[in-house]
Amino acid sequence: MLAAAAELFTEQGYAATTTREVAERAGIRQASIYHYFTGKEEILASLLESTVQPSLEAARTLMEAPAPAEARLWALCLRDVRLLCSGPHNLGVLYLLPEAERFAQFQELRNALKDAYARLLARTAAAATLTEAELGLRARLVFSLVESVILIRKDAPALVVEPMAEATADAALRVGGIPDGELPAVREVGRGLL
Amino acid sequence: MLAAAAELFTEQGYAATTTREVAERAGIRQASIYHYFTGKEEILASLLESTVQPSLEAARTLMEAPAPAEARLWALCLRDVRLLCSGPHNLGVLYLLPEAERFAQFQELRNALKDAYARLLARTAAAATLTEAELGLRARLVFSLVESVILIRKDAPALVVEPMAEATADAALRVGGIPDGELPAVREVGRGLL
DNA sequence: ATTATCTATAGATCTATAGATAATGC
DNA sequence: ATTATCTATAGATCTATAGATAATGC
Repeated sequence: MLAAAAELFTEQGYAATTTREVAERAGIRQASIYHYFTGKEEILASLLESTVQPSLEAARTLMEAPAPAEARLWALCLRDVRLLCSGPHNLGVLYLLPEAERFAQFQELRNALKDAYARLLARTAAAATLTEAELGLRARLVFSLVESVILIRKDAPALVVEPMAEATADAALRVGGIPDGELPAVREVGRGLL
Repeated sequence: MLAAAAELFTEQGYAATTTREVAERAGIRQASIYHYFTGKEEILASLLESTVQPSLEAARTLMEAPAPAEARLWALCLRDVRLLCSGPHNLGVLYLLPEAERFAQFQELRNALKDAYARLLARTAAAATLTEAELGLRARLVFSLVESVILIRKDAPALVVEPMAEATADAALRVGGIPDGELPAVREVGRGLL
């Protein structure tokens, strides 16, 4: 049922998908959905939360890892892109649905993830030279660069994940202001954290 | 009518917005919409195309400008972010609607814009050291970083545009592999192109 | 007994069209 | 004459509930 909804919501959107379509794809009757969910909204809530949860867990683990912030940030980006690009459907597009805004529980999880990015970035050596406002902007740019792989996957569903993930993690650090020369060392340590 | 639709489509999405709501906000009756548009789809098509058009025009102008590719790319990013962040509604979110995929005319315009980014990036000095595949990935990352300001504006609607635009253009060049030391000069020339 | 599933349907919309009326411009 | 706008509505859905029946597990 969740898999059916995932496919339809990511491809047609939430409002454009009927409970009948979800049921049909799941091989049951429309009304049977209401035995498991209180309504259509609960299905989306469940999908949103279960999609962001693994990213947040990775973030929490890496926040406590004994390693330089640069390497932890790189590892977090890599893990996140892998999660966004794995699985049969482009589940990340659920984040982009206009309806997602209404789901407070999901937004809280996503904000916690965003916060992890901001904190890791603030602890890099490059951050020391920036003002508070510049740092905030950089954090937003890093976070949204990672999320933007959702758009890339939408445009090019067949891209190979691993090179994509590494290129994105590298790009995120560049946006964060980590000098190019340090990247190989950061990657080396970052890989060890996953 | 278009302004009313813009507001509602960006905030609630396309499928979740009724023609009645659009009409009501525009101060007319639901059926009167059909005097100007063949249907709801045509309203979205019109909004999508008129939103991407100015970006594409800027790209075409800059493709012919007599200046280094780095500066032209920077200027294009800046112009694009300004367009995405100006205006009363976050019109860029229309690009993210699941329905947008169906609008072939819009997709063509957006692909032409994406192509301009790829070509400018390919002409930078930094591109010479990359393989074809790496370059393709970088181009996707640069383009989607710029588009991801749509997500940033969604999260933080009150951010001041100009610092945001400059920070994003800088970030785009960093992702593109332009060395940090060259940025001030690139910016200087880039500003002259706008 | 409890859980899962089905059929049937109430009640609420939603889009687009038909046809009438009012306003505008030559 | 033509353009703009309105009222009324056909026809098609859509969500969620009611109530019945079948399957499962103690």
